[in-house]
Formats: sequence, structure tokens, C-alpha cells
Amino acid sequence: MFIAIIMKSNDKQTKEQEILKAAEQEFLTKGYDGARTTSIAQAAGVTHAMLHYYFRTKEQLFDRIVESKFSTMSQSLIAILGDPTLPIVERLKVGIGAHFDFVAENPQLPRFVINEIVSRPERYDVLYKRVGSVVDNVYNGLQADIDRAAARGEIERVDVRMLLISIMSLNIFTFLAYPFMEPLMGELMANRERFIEARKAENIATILKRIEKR
Amino acid sequence: MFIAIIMKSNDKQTKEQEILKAAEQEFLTKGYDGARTTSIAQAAGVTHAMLHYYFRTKEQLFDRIVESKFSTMSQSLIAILGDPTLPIVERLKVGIGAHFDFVAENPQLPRFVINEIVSRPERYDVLYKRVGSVVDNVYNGLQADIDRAAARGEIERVDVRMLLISIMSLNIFTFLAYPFMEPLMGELMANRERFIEARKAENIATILKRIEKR
DNA sequence: ATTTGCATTAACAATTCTGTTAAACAATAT
DNA sequence: ATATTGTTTAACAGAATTGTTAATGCAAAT
Repeated sequence: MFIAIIMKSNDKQTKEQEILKAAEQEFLTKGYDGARTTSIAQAAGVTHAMLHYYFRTKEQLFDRIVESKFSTMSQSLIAILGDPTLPIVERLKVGIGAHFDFVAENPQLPRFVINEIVSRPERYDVLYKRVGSVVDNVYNGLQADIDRAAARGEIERVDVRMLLISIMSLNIFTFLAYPFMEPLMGELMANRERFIEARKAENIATILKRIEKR
Repeated sequence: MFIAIIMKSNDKQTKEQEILKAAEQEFLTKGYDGARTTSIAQAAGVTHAMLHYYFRTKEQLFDRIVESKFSTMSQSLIAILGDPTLPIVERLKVGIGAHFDFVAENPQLPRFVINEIVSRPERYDVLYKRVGSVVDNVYNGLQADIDRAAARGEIERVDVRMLLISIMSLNIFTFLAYPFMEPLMGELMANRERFIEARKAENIATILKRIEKR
């Protein structure tokens, strides 16, 4: 009796979650247009009618994935804030590294988000405001810190928004273009782990040198 | 008589080219899966049967666009080489700026290429080798120059491949993520021209500082 | 045991999209 | 004038894809 209940409720969750998992994979790699509901259902081990039973339409299923991915995206930006108790250079080291690690764990995310924003901007007004306020927080949280260090003559004064764009560029592009660069770079990228670590150090070095005083 | 001939041949070229132009736009923004042959035909002002008459299939039409875009991509990489007669710092300024300008004129290109490589890698083995040899050239063309300057103590010695990735990251990401960042950055990006110019200067500054000696 | 409610399936319907074809058309060469 | 060649259109065919539905199964509650 007990066992039966547990099994039932597990199965129920599993089927729906199985579909979500398969959908995430399919949408992230192929995008909305390239994804096939039948292919998602197959990957989840159910008939495609089940997909419609749980999520009604392809679009609603897609929205569930988008919602979750935008949330992850916001978190990754917050990571850049680093540890506010540390001196600015250390703080940036931590922040850039944490952001890098975050992207490393969600390497398909940036391409997905950018593609969606480009192909249907109007759809994302709501989700967007959330990200917008996160960016504001990161900006406010860092600019004052940098200004203070610059006033003390420790670093060069820079616009944090420009610095943020540079950080995101360096960290995100590494993974965005990985499949493109990998066959072009020979030994440098032969060992993925090694290359990723080297890239992380390089990005941190690049940003820190950017704010160095001459 | 003359006039008739000229008009005819003009029209002929124009129809086919009109389709190519519309196809480029459609494929670049929506990708292969999102593009519709009927929509391309409509944008070109012809029935969609014409599209099949000239290009047989959607895939063959697509291949024509891909071919041309990979070629543009290769050119943009060559631009990084800059002017080899200049001293290294000046040379890099020119190279990074030229690459930036190239991307600025083809802002949709990187997203298109990356998406294609990710979604069907096997298709691009041939085109890829071309890009690969271009990268080798750029690498060889710059590393020796940098090593010499480093030996003279003018700059810090760096791995050019890492530097190339950083340059591409900074330059390409600016346009790749533009639609994503634009609503998030307020006044900084309110004026596109202004922002683009500022970004170009920032990217050059970032790379040059990276190779500065401490 | 029967009912109730959700889960599941298979078959089908509707639409959209790519690609074809046969006929009409236009310009040129003979 | 007529034949020839390439261009264009409209109508259609086939396939793929999303979404629906009616019937069935199955566990739990009464």
C-alpha cells in the first residue's frame, strides 16, 4: 500500500520531469524552431500525446524552459559581484572566477538566450525586467567600490558597465564559440579541462590588467 | 532592341539576386530551421516556385548563403593581422580596430556561424579547413612579431592564440549580445554609434594593457 | 465491487511547408 | 511567322508536425 503510493507519485513526477529534461536538452541545442515535440517525447520515453497532456502546447512547454533559463542567467550575473568584504582586486578575481564557473556549468545557456532575444524580442519584456534589475544591482554594487579604490590611487578609474561587458565577453565567448574554435586551435584546446582553466586565468588577468594604474 | 536586351538581363539577375538577398536576411536572423521558403520568396517579390526553379531546394539555397558567409568570416580574421610594417603595438591597434569594424558591418554573422556549427558540425568540415588555415596564418604572422618585441623587453610575452581568442571575444560579443544588452544598459547604449565607438576603444585598450610590461 | 479521477495510448484531423508539374508566357534567333 | 529557349505562374502532391479526441487502463476511495 505504502509502496504503491510512493511508486505512483514517483512515476508521475518522473514522467513530467522526464519530458522537461528532454525538452530542455532539445530546446537548448536546437532552439524553438529546430525542436520537435515528437523527438522530445521520444527522448523522454513517452508518446507525444503525453507531452500535450502535461504541457498543452509546444509553446507552453518552451516557456517553462525559458523561465528556468532566464532565472539561471540572472544568478550567473549576480556571481560577478564577488565578495564585497574583500579589497577590490581580490573581489574582482573572485567575481570573475565565479561567473566563469557558472557559465562553464551552463555552456549552452548564452547561445540559447541570445537567440531567443534576437528572434522574438517582444516576448521577453517581462522576464527582461528581472535581468535588468539584477544588472543595476551589480552595477551599483561595484562602481562605488571601484571609485573608492581609484580615489585612493590603487587602480585606474573605469566605467563598471564597460568592465562588465568585457568580463561577460571574455567569459561567455569562451563557451559560446568553443565548438567553433576547438577544431581550429590544435594543441591549445586538445585537453578541454586544461584549456578551460587556462582561459579562466587569462580572463582574470586581462581584466585586472585593464584596471591597473600605469 | 538594345534596351530590351539590357532590361531582360537586368531583370533576370535581379530576380535571382533578389531571392539571394531575401534568403540571406531570413537565414541570418532565423536560422535554417526558422526560415521559410515561402517567406523568402515573398520578401523577394516572387512566387515560391521561382525559388525552387533557381535553387532547386531550400538546402541548396542555404548552402549558397553559408558559402558566402564563411568567406566573409575568413576575411574578418585576416583583418586582425593588421599592418606588419608597423611596430607591434601600432600593428595590434590597427588589427583589432579593423576586425572590430568588420564585425560591425556584419553584426549577424557570428551568431549565424556559431549556430550552424553547433547544430550540424559534420556539414562544415570542408568550409572549416579554409578557416583553419586562415587562423594558422594569423597565428604565425603575429607570434614571431610579439616574441621579438618581448625579447626586446617592450611588452610581456603572451600566447597569440590566447590573445586572438580575447580579441575575438571582446569584438564579437559586443555585437552578438547587443540586442540582449541594449535594454539593460540605459544611457550607456542609448546612442548606438557612440557606444560602438566607445566599445572599440575599450577593446583596444584592454588588449594593449594585457601585453604591457609591469 | 463500483465509482471516480487521473494517466496513457492509438488513431486521426488540420495545418504548414517543401517541392513538383504542366501550362502559359516572353524574348530571341532562324 | 515560327521555333526555341528560358522564365513564370497556379495548382497540386506529399510529408512532416502539432494538436485533439475517444477509448482504455489503473490506482484509490467509498
